[in-house]
Amino acid sequence: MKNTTIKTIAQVTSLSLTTVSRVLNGSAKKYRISEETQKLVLKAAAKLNYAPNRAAVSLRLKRSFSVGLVIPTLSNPYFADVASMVSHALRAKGYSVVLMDCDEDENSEVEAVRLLVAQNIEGVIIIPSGAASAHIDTLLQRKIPVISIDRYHEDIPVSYVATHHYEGAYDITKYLLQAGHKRIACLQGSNSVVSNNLRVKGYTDAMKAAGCSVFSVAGNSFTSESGYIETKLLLQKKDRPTAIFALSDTILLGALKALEEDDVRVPEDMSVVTFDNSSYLDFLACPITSVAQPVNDIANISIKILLEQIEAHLKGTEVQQMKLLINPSVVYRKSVKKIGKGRPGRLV
Amino acid sequence: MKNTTIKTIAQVTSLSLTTVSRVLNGSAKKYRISEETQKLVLKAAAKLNYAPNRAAVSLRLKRSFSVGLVIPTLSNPYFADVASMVSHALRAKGYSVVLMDCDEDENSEVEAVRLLVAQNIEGVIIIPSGAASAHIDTLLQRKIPVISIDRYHEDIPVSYVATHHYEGAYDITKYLLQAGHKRIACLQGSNSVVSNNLRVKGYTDAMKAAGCSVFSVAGNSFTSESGYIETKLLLQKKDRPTAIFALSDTILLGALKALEEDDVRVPEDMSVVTFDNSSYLDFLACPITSVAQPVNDIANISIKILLEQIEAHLKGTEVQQMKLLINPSVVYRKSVKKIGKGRPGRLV
DNA sequence: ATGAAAGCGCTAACAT
DNA sequence: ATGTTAGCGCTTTCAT
Repeated sequence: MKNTTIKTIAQVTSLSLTTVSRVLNGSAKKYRISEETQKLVLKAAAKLNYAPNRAAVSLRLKRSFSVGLVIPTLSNPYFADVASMVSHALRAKGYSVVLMDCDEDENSEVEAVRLLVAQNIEGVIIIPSGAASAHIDTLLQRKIPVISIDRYHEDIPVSYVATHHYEGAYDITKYLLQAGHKRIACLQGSNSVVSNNLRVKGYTDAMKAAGCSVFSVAGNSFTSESGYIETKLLLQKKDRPTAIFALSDTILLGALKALEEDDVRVPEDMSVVTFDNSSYLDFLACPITSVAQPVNDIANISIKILLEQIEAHLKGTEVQQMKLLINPSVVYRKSVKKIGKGRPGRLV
Repeated sequence: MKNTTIKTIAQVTSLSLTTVSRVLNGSAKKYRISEETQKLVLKAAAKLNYAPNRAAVSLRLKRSFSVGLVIPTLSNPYFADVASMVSHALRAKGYSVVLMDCDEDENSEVEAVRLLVAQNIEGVIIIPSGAASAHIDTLLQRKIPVISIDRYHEDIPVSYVATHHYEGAYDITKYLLQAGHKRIACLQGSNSVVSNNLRVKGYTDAMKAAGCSVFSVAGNSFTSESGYIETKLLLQKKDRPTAIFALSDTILLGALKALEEDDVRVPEDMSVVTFDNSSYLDFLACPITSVAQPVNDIANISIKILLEQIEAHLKGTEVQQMKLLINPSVVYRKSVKKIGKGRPGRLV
């Protein structure tokens, strides 16, 4: 049982390839093909279980109807959430999603982009794993629409939709400061990533604005291991911090483990806040106050822009760079203790 | 700047399409193409940033080099982990992964399979969202290799690799029983899914084997909401359970929230165990004992089998149905209190 | 060791 | 209202 093609149907119906093609891809009306003929073709197609050959259509139309989704790793629930939303929205619009999990590795990401290009992908949604931007610039030069999510590059004209990392970090640091903390440690992720650096800047600026010297910025990756090690180190200092700001929930988990091992209680002995707002924060020994990223908005806006750009690209219109920063909110829980004489309470 | 094709390279190098094609797809040796010529072509290709057109190759070879990955939802970290591993392994073997997130919806899953078929997908890895199997049978009839992960169908000859759900549930229930618990409640997920039902059976069989009547099996979906509601209900009973077995970590989270709200302490007032072993279990108020699914093994074995089946399919060999159940292990933490006169301690 | 030519399945001018 | 034809980019006999 060979695969059914329009040729098969043409033979069966004694019509030309053109006519068959036209009714099968919905342009029957445009070419005023008779109802009769249409029915004939449709019936034959149904009977023979016809499905158009995507490769052929793709080759001919120079369209692939698929977009690439490049992600550092799905093991990170935040990225997984983005991926989930993006994949839904895209599917609803008739696009296939080609997934590239890069394991937080830049080389893997470069390779992923190469593969996507070879697949004539029509657009790319990417959460960069590092600072490298040349491969993304390649896409831009090929006029392939790209939306960078969460992390982005300022050195190339790529559109992006991201959390306003700076603000989120600034706000939550300010909250800590107003609760009376002065020695606030910052546990960072990879410093080759903009989102991390903006968060760090939000933290340091807030500290400075409050007249506090920056206590410490430690760590080097968005992992529990990094959070664990740096917290262990922090606890060794004679001048311990009174609060810790973990720049991601993964880092937080490692920090909590270190605190627990050394019998440091949250929030009694150490206040802790984080960035991401994973659903499990509510259920931790002490529910942790966190900056919540607007995942839904980010995903939806990204898709909207990407589709518009793809549309524009097809029409030959010049696509415009979009730069959107979405304000995050702080979800207050129980992990911050008011100390000293600082003005306590929630910030609004 | 047009796209580079082998034609471009042929012109630049003054060689024929054939020769260029041969060196570019690695069959240079087979045709004894001179080192010199090879270098010439390779250099030109590199300079022009050549990437083969997948659609063309695909059309010509009647292969798509892509496989479908059908997942209930990436929001579930367990599924996301599987997706991550699967996508890596597949990429390493030269396959693209087309992602279909079904939002735990059967109709969406059926549609996803239809779309994959139209794409001439070479194989499918699926974690079913429900009990429907007709669409999967369609794939089988088209001789498209399919591996079902985690959840599977016994009514069609589909290959599967899954956790030995029954054993895991049986073992952890037995552990609870041996710790002296008799009134053990089971919080289930969706009962239209084999994995759930096998876990329930493991629980009930263990209860019966210990001479205990089955206390209760409640709930209807793998969500925190379901866990929350059912636990609330459980706490209303005059005959409260002394232990709760949540059939997934999502359910667990909801249960813990309900317990906390009613000031029921774990493990003092209520022992709790779960299924999945997400990494955050270690960091909860009380670290929760859990059945750990062998994600790594499952993902790797699945890919291995899928690739073998694709290989076989290409050769025209008949593919064989594989049914693999991988034994899970129990990770003991601190959420179970020994009560009564039951023999305490860890089971081995 | 290299090339010419046919064809994979489909669409879109360009006929008629 | 329907048909003819060329060609998308690639691989592969079948030459030489």
